[in-house]
Amino acid sequence: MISYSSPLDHLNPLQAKAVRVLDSHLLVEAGPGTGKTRVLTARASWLAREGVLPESILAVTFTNKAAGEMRDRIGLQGTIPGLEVTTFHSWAYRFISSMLPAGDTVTVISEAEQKRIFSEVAKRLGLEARARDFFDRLQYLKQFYPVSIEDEPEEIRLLAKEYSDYLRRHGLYDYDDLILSAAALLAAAGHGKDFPLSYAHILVDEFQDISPAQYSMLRLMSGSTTLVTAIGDQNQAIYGFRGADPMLMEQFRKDFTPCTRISLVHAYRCPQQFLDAAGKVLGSSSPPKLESVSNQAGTIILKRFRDYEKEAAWIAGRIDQICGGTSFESFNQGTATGQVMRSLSDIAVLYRINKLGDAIAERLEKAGIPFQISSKSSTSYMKMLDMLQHLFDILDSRAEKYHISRLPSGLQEDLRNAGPVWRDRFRTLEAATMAEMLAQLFGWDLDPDIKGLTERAVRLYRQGQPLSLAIREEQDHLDFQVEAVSLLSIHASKGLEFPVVFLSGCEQGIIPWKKGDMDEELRLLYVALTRASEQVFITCAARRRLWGRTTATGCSSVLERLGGLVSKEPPVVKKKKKKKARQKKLF
DNA sequence: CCCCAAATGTTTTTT
DNA sequence: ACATTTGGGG
Repeated sequence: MISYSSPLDHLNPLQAKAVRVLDSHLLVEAGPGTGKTRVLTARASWLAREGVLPESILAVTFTNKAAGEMRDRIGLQGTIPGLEVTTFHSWAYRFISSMLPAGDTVTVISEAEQKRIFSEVAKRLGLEARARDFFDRLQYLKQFYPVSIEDEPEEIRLLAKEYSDYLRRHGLYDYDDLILSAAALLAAAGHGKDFPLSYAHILVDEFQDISPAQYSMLRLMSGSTTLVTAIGDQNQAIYGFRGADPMLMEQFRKDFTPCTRISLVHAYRCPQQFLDAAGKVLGSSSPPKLESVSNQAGTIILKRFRDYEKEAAWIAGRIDQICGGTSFESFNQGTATGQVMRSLSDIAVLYRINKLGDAIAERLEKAGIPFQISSKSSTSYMKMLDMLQHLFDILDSRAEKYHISRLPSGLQEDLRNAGPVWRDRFRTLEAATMAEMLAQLFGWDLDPDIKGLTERAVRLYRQGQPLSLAIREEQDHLDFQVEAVSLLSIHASKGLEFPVVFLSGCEQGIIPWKKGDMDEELRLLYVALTRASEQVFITCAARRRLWGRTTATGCSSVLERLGGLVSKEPPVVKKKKKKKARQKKLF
């Protein structure tokens, strides 16, 4: 007899309880390292195992990366055909496409195009002077469904209408439109017997990141028999600046009744020390009641430096030491403190703003320590994607008028002459061959990166995936298999775990960021401290050169909240003083 | 209206 | 440091 593993295997009682709630909506509060994704994937598998039709289960995330990871993890529990894992935006895209009259298409525009069209419209209306402000305002208003612009100034109302008319005329949708239009279509369809959806279960990950418009869409997606599972952690809500509202996690319990609430309290990643420190940062308003089940005894070490270069140098030295590097210092100190040798991939250096990563990267480079740094996608890549999307849409006869106008004029001519031939080739050619032709057409150097990007774009488009929703530059995702230290922003570190974390630039005005929302900034520090499973180093510099200006603000005052949980000095075992001093002179 | 110098801000990130 | 925006003068 073959014995199958159960989705409930290896779950603690609270996790297992959360997996098995079947008679109500479900809100799972899952702090750092409590097994959030594990519960979500186990629940999806368990529901399918219990006889819920996989086609009627929908798992929703906010990013393609998260969706991909969840798909993989559900796959590990045994493939469940028909179970859909998607993002809010991709779901909306497909739903709108399915609801439109035959012949109408949905073309998703990139942010760059969105801005370009907006300023074009603003110019036409003679409002270009304040176009930037108006754009931001409209972007904000579109985080809510339904969008209410009645109380806005005349200019905004006019601009909003003209912009939206322009898009509709050409069959274009910006990212917010996808959510708003899907919600509008759902609302119009109502929940009558012709209602197009019937999900038995909708599971939403990272619920603290949901925007009001997405929340409205979720409510409209839920029929009378749909049960919704929301998993998240309000203390890790760090995306308020892009429309996320963590209060919607509270709201969920009121709107989705009856609702079972389960808090996962066993934290597997962090030593209690780290959880206590992170909790103290948040203040008394919402003390997370987490209990560490890690057998590590964590230490938090705070180091102050005269300037940011000393800070970077110390971090580089310490990494070298932790990894058993070959410098004198690592022989003297590393072995003396009896530290476990760590691999470079066990280490992350975090900072509040990407700019701070430069100095660290420079120093690591100098020290010959391999590292990878998370960088934002280059505009040239994004422009290439836009070009490809335009061309594909033209060859596919979607919103041609608009897309042709966006191509270089020489190309427009070529297309008019050789359109049918191109159309034919586009449908039949191998992706690799297609990539070569496209590169030649646009005059790109066909280096491996561009070749890969183009091929992937061709394949994705043929699968019916809009490039603006499906593709991102590969480079912006770090590869944690590779033997290198990871340098990333605190935001980029959310959801990740490292044995050793350096939190750098912990200075007044930087952490918490002076212009940020204080509560969110504190949650950011909470996120940073809870990335580590064994060792945290917090560093700050008395003087820092930033954007050509030198500031001397000193250590962040929130660190005082950590009190006795922090060791001011590392427990250095001092011996062979003379020898060490002499060796230092060599550098 | 256009051009150049001066002033002004600089997070965080996904779709 | 550096890109972007503003404002004044031609």
